[in-house]
Amino acid sequence: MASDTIENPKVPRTERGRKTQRKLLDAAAIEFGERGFHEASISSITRRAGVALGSFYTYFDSKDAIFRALVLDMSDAVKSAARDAIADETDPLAIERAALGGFLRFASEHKEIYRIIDEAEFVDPDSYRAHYETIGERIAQRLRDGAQAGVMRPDLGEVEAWALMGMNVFLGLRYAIWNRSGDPTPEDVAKAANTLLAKGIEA
Amino acid sequence: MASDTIENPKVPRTERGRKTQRKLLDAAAIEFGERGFHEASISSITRRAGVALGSFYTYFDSKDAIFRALVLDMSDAVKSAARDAIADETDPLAIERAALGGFLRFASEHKEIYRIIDEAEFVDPDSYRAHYETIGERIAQRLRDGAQAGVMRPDLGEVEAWALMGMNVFLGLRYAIWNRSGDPTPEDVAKAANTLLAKGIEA
Amino acid sequence: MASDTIENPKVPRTERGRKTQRKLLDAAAIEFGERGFHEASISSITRRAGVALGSFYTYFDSKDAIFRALVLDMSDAVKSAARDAIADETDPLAIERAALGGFLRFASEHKEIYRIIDEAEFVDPDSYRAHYETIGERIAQRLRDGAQAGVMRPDLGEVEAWALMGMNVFLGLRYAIWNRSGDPTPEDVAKAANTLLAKGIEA
Amino acid sequence: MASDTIENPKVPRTERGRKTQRKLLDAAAIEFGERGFHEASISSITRRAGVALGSFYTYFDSKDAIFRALVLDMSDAVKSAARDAIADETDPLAIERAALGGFLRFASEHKEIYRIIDEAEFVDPDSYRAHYETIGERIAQRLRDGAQAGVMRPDLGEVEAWALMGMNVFLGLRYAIWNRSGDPTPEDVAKAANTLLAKGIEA
DNA sequence: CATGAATGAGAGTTCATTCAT
DNA sequence: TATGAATGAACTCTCATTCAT
Repeated sequence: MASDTIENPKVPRTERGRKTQRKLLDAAAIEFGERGFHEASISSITRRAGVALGSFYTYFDSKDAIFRALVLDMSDAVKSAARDAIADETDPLAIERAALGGFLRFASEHKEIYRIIDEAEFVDPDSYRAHYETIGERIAQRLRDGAQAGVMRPDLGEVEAWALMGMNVFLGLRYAIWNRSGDPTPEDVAKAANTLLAKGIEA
Repeated sequence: MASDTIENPKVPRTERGRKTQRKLLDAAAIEFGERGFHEASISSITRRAGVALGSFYTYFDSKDAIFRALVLDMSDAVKSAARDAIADETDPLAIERAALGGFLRFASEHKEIYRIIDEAEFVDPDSYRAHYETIGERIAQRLRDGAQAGVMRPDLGEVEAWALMGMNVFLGLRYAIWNRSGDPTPEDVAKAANTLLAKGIEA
Repeated sequence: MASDTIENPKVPRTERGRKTQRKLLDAAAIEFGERGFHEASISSITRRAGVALGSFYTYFDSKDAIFRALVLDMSDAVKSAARDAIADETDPLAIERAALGGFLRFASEHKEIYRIIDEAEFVDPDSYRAHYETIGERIAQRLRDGAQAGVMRPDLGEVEAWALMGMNVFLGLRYAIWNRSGDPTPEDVAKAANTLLAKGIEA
Repeated sequence: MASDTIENPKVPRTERGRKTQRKLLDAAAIEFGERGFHEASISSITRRAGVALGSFYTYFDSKDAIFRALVLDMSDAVKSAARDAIADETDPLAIERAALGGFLRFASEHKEIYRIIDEAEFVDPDSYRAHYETIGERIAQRLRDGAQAGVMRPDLGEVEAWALMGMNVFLGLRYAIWNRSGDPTPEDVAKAANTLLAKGIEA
């Protein structure tokens, strides 16, 4: 995963402990992704991780705590994926296109991310909101940069940023999570979305 | 609510029964909206509805069943709201603008809708998917109509429809559910989004 | 038991419910008496009562709640036993003797009472303290009455009341709970204690 | 604490070990006093003592074992306090007065003693009973000595001894543990109790 | 001797669902 | 049709004790 930032966990004092904690986090990603928060059970997580039930509580205070840790972990991972994808781009529109392409690829490989982030709406509303607000601000900043560079309209703001985020999220849902045979490739999707973004839909 | 379509419920034979069922459905909308599916309890729903616990099973087979009935009910309500909002419009772009405006107003008044629809992702994935696919197709049809009318580009398809749906959903999340003082009005949001949609973001 | 006063229970709405609640309370008296609060288990209480585990929570909010209800129940029972025992007496010293005699007989038949009241010190300190303070005040009042009648010294107060209560409690512990063959009868104990109380121990 | 008598502990071989064991015992006195046996946890005891969890089992076989060791330790301490308090007295009544005064002072400084001794009733009934029977016999012996000296009645026995013990214990509970501002001093309490003991309550 | 991670039995509690009235 | 008591499986969490280092 992209980050070592873990919220409020009990910090292991030995290398062995560190490994066990990581095993639990990875097992939880799978369990929560497959079954959702409420259907998931601690005992199933520890079974997947290959540790005893009680060991869970050596590393996390509660089911909520490991979920929160996981949301942060995934939220960071998404942002990293986008950051990596746009690293080589300089043109503002190309940046948006690369960001979406990177996100689509990332989501294809981590389909559990939608369920986990979405479920945060119920389990940990603060993380959920923080996740989208952070991303929204990041996009808004890129739009301002694009305006600065004279490539984008100067009146773009938060509304446009959230609209763009929504586009990306739903294209991910449709083409990375619910993809069917015959669907356009991620690149094609990103290209079409980029055109829409750049020129709009008017004839 | 907008529709009487209820999936697979036990059909009441008397007028009194019909009223009890409606009371349960309304109580469930509040309960699921406030607490989410798993935190919600049947006994709390019956308490809100003012009927005995056992009576619940006279009208619904299970907790899942009433949730599914509710998702359909809400899904229909959203679509109706959009349909009503665009009834008087003829210009394709004005239609989209009116649809978003209508949706923002509807969501402001039914904030529970996001939680309920979103939770369907976990409780009843089929309804969840069906909800968005239906809306996506409806939007795609409008884009084709716009192209037919010569107002929109002729190459618009499913990708653009999902992008547009994502825009609308996220603008609703940000400006109808998470709205803050100082935020633009629904009309302003709809206008800005419409401009983005029409012309894109290029300078 | 002596009283229907039950603290903060869920009030049954039917006769059947009332009976089940009483069965649980009686079973709890035995279970807590035999095993003590912490070793006692809800499942054992319901097994003794012949009801399902879940039914417990129809009538009590928690293990603590039924324990508190029981302490009140027993506390009332002790006080009733004393009240009944002294009903026919008029002489202040005879009253004290009858009170102790009545208490010893009651404790012999309800040996669980010591364990339950004593354990309240840990589980519900407020009830524990209230139990002894109430009894202490009642004794102090009787001493004042005795002084009024000219039979007892006029300077008796709280100190003497607590001393007398301690005497009674420990004589109950030794001769009602830990009684052995060859021990004096309750009447003999009450008589000896009464002499001590009246005349003291000086030669 | 007053004694080194520890029941069935693992005997440390080194000075360092002896110190660790003492730290655990002192920490346990605080922990059991504050939280009671069942709420107390080994990990909390070791935390208070500043040693690792596993080290506990180097010095005690179980939670029960350290509790038993502690009860003996405290029981000895109570008896020592009484013994010290009466060391200089020769008059039988003055001895009883000094014993109570000493006990009240000791209990004021070791309020945890009541909880620990009382909880022994549940955790280790044998120690509990032995504690009071030993003290009872000691008091009975003193009463016989008083009779021998011609100062007390010749017919005093076990009943009077237990009555006296009960007086002392309850006066300790009321005036050493539950003391309030405005209460009589330990000396005043001891004096009043002594008068009661000597002359009784008759006018 | 000291450490702290690992273990797993066992507890209290919840609540969807059933059923007798 | 309405009621509310009864059921029991399933879950999260605790912690005394063991063990590898």
